[in-house]
Amino acid sequence: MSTEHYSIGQLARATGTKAVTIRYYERQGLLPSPPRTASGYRVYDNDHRDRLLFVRRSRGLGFSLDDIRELLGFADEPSASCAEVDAKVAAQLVQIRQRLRQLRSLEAELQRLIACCKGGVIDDCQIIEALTEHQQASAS
Amino acid sequence: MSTEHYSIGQLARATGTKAVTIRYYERQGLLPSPPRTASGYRVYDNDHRDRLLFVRRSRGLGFSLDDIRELLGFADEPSASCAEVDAKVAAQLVQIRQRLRQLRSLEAELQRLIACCKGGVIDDCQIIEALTEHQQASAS
DNA sequence: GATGAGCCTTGTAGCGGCTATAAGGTCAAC
DNA sequence: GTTGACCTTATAGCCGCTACAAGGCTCATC
Repeated sequence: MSTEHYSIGQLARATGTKAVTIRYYERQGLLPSPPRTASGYRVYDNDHRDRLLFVRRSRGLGFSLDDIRELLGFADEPSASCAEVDAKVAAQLVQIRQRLRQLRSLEAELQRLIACCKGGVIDDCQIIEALTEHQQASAS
Repeated sequence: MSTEHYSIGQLARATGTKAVTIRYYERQGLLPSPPRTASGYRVYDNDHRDRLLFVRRSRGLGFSLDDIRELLGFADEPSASCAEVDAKVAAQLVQIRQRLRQLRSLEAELQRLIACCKGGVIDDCQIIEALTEHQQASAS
């Protein structure tokens, strides 16, 4: 059943993570310090690999390293309620949706800008115009 | 018509930008170094304010400071073609749309995770399961 | 003219999540 | 015994700010 031991480079290839990143996660306390060979090389096993994959999948879902530290903490307590995990994922979803709203309005704005540019010279450019245009202020 | 001179704090208030950020933009070459009073205070005028607003609006559209430096360069050449401006905005729109796609699939994934969690204990938690689950590998 | 509040100045360091670079040690194959 | 691919550590850089420290200026009030 699969290679049981990995060097950092092998683990990197097995998980699609760069070796520097793996070391970085270790320094950040997301991965345990693995045992070393006599010459100081890190030696990983399948548990390390699984934990790293957990981290990578969570990153892929947009969680911060802090979030992931928490999620790992939850995962390590199999008899605790999963309400907190649920809440964390829900909070992340809220964040993502907020970001989506921002980006959608940004998309609309950019689209509007492009639509109003008919080619020509900067001096007549509606885009530059729109960026330059001075309104704001009023109330104080 | 309007105050012609601003201290950095006044400019900050007039544009919704923090004073530190204004100085930062100056160091980054986005804003010209303004004249100073005898005692070394920066003194801004409406041109400075307009340029700063240009920067802020562009930031609001998601442009990087590098992008903005370019846009400012274009804006300063009124007789040049606006094709490059157009291209820059279009490229930005492409970026935003790519990011939107990413976030949308991320949203779907999180939603799926939440939907499959029925409450209970970590050990049965489908979310932790999904994050932990080891599949990947196969092809090389 | 002394005090204090609130502005201004500079410089430096920190955030997150890596990534890059340097300078060296190890290991297997030839 | 030498090449080249790996591993080690430490340090600095990326972006776009933000925070902090330590000091100078200005103005109102006493």
